[in-house]
Amino acid sequence: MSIAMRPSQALRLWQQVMLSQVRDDEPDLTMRQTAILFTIYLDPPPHTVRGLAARLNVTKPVITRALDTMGALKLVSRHRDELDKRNVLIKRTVEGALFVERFGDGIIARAHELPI
Amino acid sequence: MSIAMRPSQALRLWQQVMLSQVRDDEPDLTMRQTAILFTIYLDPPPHTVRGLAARLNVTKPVITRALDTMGALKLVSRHRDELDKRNVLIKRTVEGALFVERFGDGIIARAHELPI
DNA sequence: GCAAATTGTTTCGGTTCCGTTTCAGTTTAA
DNA sequence: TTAAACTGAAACGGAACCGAAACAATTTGC
Repeated sequence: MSIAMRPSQALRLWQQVMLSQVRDDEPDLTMRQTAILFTIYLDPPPHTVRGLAARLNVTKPVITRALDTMGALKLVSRHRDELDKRNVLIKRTVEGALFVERFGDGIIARAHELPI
Repeated sequence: MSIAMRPSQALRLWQQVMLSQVRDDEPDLTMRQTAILFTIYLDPPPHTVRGLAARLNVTKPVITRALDTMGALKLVSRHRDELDKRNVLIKRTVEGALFVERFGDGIIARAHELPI
């Protein structure tokens, strides 16, 4: 079942979620970092630098740097692939799962607050 | 009527919209820029630097710089308030209205593509 | 009239991100 | 075995952003 929503509602929802993210004193992720994080947590593993770069249509260093940043925030972790040691497998973390879960709850909460 | 949506659907929708934004070769706006742009286009005018800074809980230079960037992209415009010449009034543009409208349509399109 | 307050901008030093290029380590294939 | 291909990371210069402070222009209040 698809979600029933008009453009004006969609935009208002987007604004409210953006505002709540910005107002938080937590450092906001960039658009790219968010796309990477959500892909790691929503798409089935395994996730590699190369695979994420292809999925987002960006260069590999973009992924590497985003993983550096989000790794420091403990939102993701990296592990060398033992079967093909050229690969790095990106894994989910407890902190990252909580972050994503809270984000989803935030969307729902803003959706409920929307006017008619 | 509020929007019927489960957290997993909300997250998947967010991911898809983020991915489509990132994959576009157009320069992505930052989270703050997006929040400012949407506030200008969704909240009733007049909009001032001070007002936007208060609404987003950020400092005024953040607003000034975001307006510089989005002004160069012709997404917003600035005009000195003739009644109180200390104020700058931020106005909508045709290009900005189209951008926001397309963004809204994009959300709806991704919502329709969502799996069950 | 004139000091104080208000508004938006600029400057400062520092951080982060970008694309491109280069690199080290690993695997593949001749 | 050894050259080629592949993977992720590091190095580089440039651009954008950050918070804090200083700034010019304007209005307010005494």
